[in-house]
Amino acid sequence: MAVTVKDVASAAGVSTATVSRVLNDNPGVAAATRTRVLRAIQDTGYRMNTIARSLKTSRTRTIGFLVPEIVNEFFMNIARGVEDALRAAGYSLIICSANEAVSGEKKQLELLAEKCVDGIIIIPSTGQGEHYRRLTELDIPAVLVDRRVDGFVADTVLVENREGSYAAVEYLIKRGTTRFGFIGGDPALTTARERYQGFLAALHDHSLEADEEIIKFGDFHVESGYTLMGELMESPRPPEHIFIANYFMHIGATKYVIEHLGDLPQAVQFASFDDMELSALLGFSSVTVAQPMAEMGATAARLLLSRINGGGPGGAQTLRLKTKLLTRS
Amino acid sequence: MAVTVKDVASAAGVSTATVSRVLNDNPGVAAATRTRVLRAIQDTGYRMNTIARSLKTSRTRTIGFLVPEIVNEFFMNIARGVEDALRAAGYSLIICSANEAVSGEKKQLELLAEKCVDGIIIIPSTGQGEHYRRLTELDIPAVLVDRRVDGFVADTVLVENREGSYAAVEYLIKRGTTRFGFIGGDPALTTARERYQGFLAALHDHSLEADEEIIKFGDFHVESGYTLMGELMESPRPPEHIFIANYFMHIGATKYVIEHLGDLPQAVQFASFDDMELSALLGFSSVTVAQPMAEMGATAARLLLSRINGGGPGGAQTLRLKTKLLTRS
DNA sequence: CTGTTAGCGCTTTCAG
DNA sequence: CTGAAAGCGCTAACAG
Repeated sequence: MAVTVKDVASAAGVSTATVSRVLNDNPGVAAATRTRVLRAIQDTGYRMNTIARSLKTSRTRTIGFLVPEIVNEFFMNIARGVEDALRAAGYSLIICSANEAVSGEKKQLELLAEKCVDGIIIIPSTGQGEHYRRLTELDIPAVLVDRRVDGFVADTVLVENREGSYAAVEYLIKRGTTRFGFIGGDPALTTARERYQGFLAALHDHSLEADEEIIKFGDFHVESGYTLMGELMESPRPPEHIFIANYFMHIGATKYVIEHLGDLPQAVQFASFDDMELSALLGFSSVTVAQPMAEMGATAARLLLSRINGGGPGGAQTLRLKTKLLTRS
Repeated sequence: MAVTVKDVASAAGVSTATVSRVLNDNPGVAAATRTRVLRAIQDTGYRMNTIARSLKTSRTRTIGFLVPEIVNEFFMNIARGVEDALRAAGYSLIICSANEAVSGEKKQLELLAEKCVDGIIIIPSTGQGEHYRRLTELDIPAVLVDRRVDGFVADTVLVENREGSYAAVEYLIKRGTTRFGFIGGDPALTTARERYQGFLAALHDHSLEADEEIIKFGDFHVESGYTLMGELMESPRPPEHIFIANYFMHIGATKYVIEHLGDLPQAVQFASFDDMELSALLGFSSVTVAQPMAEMGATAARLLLSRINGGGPGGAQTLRLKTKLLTRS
């Protein structure tokens, strides 16, 4: 078997209590004893059994991260921020995919609870959050990222979706665009709604009409972007400028354009939310709204950790991070 | 505190041992007793403390997955396969990023060992694997995916890299191409080497010369693809057809072309390894070699689980999955 | 078929 | 400043 505190203790000629104290940087251990124990730890090649510690302390130093989908550049950029911040604090991450369904979320949450994670960070899969209340029951702190949900309040990290799309649309308006198509996500998601609101507000503030004929909603996926772009292009009066509410729909729309280049009624130009590595490669793109993805993750991690360690204000707090407008020259 | 087996036991009027037996689907429990216990579990709202169980059984039903980088579509597609397969078997996944460095791998491996994971799946960050031997010391089963390393043998899941690039190059040769540029990854990685070998073999088998002037090696990243493409285009006699050894370099090369469209010496066409969602959107692409990413992950997971459960052959085994040639019409 | 009991490896009072 | 001892919640012999 592996070497335990007991072995270290006898090797150092002290009690297990003392070893434990050294292990936990507990003050009140004579310097001489401490070095002796440290040596014994070296010599025996001791490695902490965190399971045993967790059983005793009921803290696992592990955080669960529930995402709608693993294969998703946006979510994984956030994950990276979470991981970096957590690791810096000595925590590890269990990443779980909910497969974009409440049922999946429930299952994974139950699993994470069984694993006794100290806290959970969630990118909600849907707009529904009633089932997250189970976490409150189980007394597991949670932080939401990217989206807000109905039926559950918790610390939340969002970006300025409204302001972001407003800025992008306004940018184009100032350069002369007067008519915009819109390809949006599922309005059940707060992000989709907020980005739509920003779009509308920009039009309104510049005395432009929103033309419902060319305002479409889908679901934030590539296929949906493709389909809606098709609908737009086949509408009675296809728009030339189109605001697209996220990266994946942007890809889908671009795909449509590329595949129909020949028989497109006219040239198109996109403004879109999200700026990824590849955004710059997508043709027909003029402005993108970059989200601080890693920072979102890191912020969520910090929020959660402070919650776990008893810090943080009484009520739930929401942090809104700024987006950044990127224009292609 | 939470409800424990003890509570369930007294609620059902049995001993904790019996509760444990029911919990573990142990045979040899009277049907009546079993239902009584089950009811008690329901009534009390009991939830297993897996930490305690793990301490006792020294199995955590958790697997570590060490990847070079989290924000990487290829790796995450593999991760998805791993996660699905593991979940189906009742295991969870801790995903760790090594930040593409041996030092990072060491750190994370140590961490995973402390977490007492039952096994580890690794996508090696480099060609070096000496440090993986620590896992053998710690008696933690490991499976490598995608790449092989020096200094460590273990069950490994790879794809037919050689055959894959061979097929792509041959396809173009048959359509008349006689001169190929090559943009490859770091030859320290087995994947990079094998893909290069396949490239060479295809040329050789069709009596074509490899022109070293237009054969470049980099590191599988976007920037590298960009740089090497630049070198190729500025070489004395730029190639018209270029084989690119992975997705990210493909992106980089495409980026270069798009940015230099005006002053490019001639038209170019790419053949490349990997087929992602976006590959179809990258212009100048003619053939791609698709890897069965999810299947790679699932296979690795299965291999590991059978190893954990004492199955599998004596020696380490290597599985090679097939790639698929996709042509754009 | 069921209960008793002894730990798994660690932390943490409570004495000394 | 250090040690003895009591568990954390669970499982697995071993009896009965």
